[in-house]
Amino acid sequence: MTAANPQGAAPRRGRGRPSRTEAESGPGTRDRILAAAREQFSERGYDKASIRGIAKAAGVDSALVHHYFGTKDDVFAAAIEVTFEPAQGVVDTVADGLDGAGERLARFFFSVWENPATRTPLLAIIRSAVTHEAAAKILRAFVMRRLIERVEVDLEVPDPKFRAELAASHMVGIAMVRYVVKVEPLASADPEEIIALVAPTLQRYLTET
Amino acid sequence: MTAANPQGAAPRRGRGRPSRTEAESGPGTRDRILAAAREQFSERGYDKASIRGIAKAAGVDSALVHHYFGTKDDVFAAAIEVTFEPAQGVVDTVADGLDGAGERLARFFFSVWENPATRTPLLAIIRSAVTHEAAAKILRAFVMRRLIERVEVDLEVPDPKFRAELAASHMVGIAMVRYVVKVEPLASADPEEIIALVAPTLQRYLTET
DNA sequence: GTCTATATCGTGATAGAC
DNA sequence: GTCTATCACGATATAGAC
Repeated sequence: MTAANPQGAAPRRGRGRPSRTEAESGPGTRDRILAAAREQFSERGYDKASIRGIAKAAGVDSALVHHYFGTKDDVFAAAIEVTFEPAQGVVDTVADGLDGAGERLARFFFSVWENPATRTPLLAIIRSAVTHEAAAKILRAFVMRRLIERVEVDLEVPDPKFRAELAASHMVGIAMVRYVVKVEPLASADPEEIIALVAPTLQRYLTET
Repeated sequence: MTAANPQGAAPRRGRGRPSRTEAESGPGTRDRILAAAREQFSERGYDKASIRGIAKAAGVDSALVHHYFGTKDDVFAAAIEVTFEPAQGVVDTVADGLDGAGERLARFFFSVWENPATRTPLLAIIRSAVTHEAAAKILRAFVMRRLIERVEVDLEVPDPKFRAELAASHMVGIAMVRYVVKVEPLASADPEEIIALVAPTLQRYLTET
């Protein structure tokens, strides 16, 4: 059922001869696998996501997944790799001055989480971190280095690390309730309404003594 | 290390004739299994925790776990059952008046999470909810009925449900960061220090317009 | 580059001996 | 009441055919 006959072959998924049109065997399949892995990990978490499931979603054989990426841990690492770029936005949040930093931080949070391309790997991390130590380490590093350390140096409060982490914990909570577990009414609320209420909280953590 | 037989017999685990000394076969083992299940689910989450692992931790055979509780889902339900009691504290939080409700809520949160007996089943729920739909449903019900609905009726703000859930989301986030993923410095901070900063936030969500 | 076949293991669950 | 034995399944991972 997989392959590839020059005649009127079955109208299935990625058929044989993947020369240049449909699947473009080389980097094309690699990216399809990667995208499938990201989606599987984000929806099911590390443990429940399987190599076979990823392979099926990508329309390839499971052995091919191993061939490209190695072990399951390697696949996971590759799937969430992109995530470590966009945290630059946090820097600007505070570097632009403490006035309105709470609102800028809240807006940055939603710009990341409302965009499927950046939300998917974050979901994969948060869904995996609660049980998979490797993912937990990544989440810790994310909260610490990408949020806390970028912010703390510019804060003019006692114990800035602690303040920054409280702000981060609130955002983690919103991510859990809105995007992971999906509790209403927050899950369907307009981001602007949330920003209006959360921004002052973040602002207070970052600046108010 | 478990045992207790009159002779010097083999130093294994629960051997035959479990009459009355060591394990007290009947309700004794049942409770040991339940305690082991709670611990396994709380540490590993639903998917990673196994019936065999629970049985081994309880010092019994895996078939016995099924014999007492049925399917894995049934075991999970039994393990977290206790959790649905202590939410009465939330009622008092707000029923005692809106003055200081934020601080009372924060203190109630830590009284539950700092106590291992109440923390363990909550960890089991939160660790399982991100991937296991049955647990997610329980968490949703917990946030909704035990927190939001108890509080909203007494709030004097527009959209009280939304306010209550924002407060709840912050507490979920603190639970994640402090107890589940364990990010420093929050994971080791003195609860009083956290209360001092978080209580005003909760108060603002519950009352301030 | 892609898939077939398989080795090896752990899982949930059940039947039934004692 | 407790454990032995087993079924049926799905997992990761590898070797190797084509």
